[in-house]
Amino acid sequence: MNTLDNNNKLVKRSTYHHGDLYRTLLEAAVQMARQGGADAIVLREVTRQAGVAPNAAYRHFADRNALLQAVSQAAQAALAVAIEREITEIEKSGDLVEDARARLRAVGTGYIRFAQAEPGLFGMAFSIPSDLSNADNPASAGASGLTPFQLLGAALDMLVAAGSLKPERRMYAEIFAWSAVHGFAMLLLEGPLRAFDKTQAEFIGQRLIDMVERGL
Amino acid sequence: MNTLDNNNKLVKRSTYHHGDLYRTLLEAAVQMARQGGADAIVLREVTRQAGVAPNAAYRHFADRNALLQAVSQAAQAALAVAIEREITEIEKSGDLVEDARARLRAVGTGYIRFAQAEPGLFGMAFSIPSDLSNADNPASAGASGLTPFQLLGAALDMLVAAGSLKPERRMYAEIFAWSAVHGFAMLLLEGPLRAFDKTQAEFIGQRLIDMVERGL
DNA sequence: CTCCGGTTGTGGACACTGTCAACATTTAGT
DNA sequence: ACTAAATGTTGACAGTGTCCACAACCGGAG
Repeated sequence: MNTLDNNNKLVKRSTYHHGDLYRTLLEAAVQMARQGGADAIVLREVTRQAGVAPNAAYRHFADRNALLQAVSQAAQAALAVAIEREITEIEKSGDLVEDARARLRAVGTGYIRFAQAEPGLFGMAFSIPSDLSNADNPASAGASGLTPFQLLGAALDMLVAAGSLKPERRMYAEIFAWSAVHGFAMLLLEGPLRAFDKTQAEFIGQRLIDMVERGL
Repeated sequence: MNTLDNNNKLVKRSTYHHGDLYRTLLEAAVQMARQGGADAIVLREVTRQAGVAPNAAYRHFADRNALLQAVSQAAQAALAVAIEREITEIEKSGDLVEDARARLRAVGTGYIRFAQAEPGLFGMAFSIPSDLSNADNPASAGASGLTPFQLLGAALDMLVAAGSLKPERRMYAEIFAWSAVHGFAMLLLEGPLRAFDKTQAEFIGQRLIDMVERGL
């Protein structure tokens, strides 16, 4: 019978029904994920913050894992937005090849920067067991309507269109580029590269993208 | 007052002290990790399988996380062994450059194959929070005494010695190669590439290594 | 407007977990 | 032989995810 007001303070709820509990629960879960990753999402605490009984969550999510999946999709969407932002900041040169390359770099850079800025969310984006491949799930998309994976694909298509990537090299190119950047982000966050500070990581990340450009 | 005999059957223990509880606990935890990753390691169940009271574990591990770290190191050691095995299966050509390249490929191939063969263990190898960089921790090493990271470094050194990798390109080369292969393994296990079967993964993995060779 | 079925939230319970403090047994060193 | 340290046990506690039965509310059919 309690809920959160606009300032996130607990307050008595007048209506028996919450109104928008699904979103409230999801947003609380996202905040927890930002702080400590998937392990930090605890069902009872989520409902507590929403001012609702623990079991109320089960009217909106089948179980805890369903909530985690929802957060995972939200995380992917946030990543997509971060990549889109990086893309818009490209200053166009007019040269088709150069612009296409800049776009690919922007995707990689946005990916790495997001991983550093939001490690908790990033960790959830691609590590939550979900049956279907939701690489094209709208819930995982950004403002452009594209998921991170699709944004990468689009950048590679531009590279082909610009003549900078041979069509016979196009197949699986997403996977190669993705693997490199994703692996780097993982090693940076919870691997042997944890000690690196932001500027180091930025520098090495750019070199990593160089390697991908050469190798694709 | 119970313990496991040689056939892993529960049996009454005659001695009050277990004898080798540390190893017994660790091995039980490793088996659980093989089946379900870090989440599958539950302290009480570990002690149960060892035929010992739950709190006995606290005489050997500060808390659950300490146990996870120990398993993580064991997982790294197992990975090192898998890579070493892949290396020994190289048929030497006599050509220095070719042999060095084969060695680098063996490291990557062993890495990917281990990830597929032991997904539970692999997931623990590099994703358990541990303060120190144990890239050179003997507990994480294989038969050769080298950790996976060091095995990769050695392969890259050979590549330089053979003249196939310019010395000015040597720096950070571990990170680049590692990132690509590690990211690929991650995407394969718990990412959008989950649907791929073993032969597909093997094929694409080899192409991925091609990219690294070109790009380094 | 009334009634009634479905939706949403509550209360109480259960089995299970990690961890703590106090105690018991065994081992090892003087 | 005696004592201190190491190792294992008992009992307890707070906290978790989930199940079942019940309560309050909402929207549409009559």
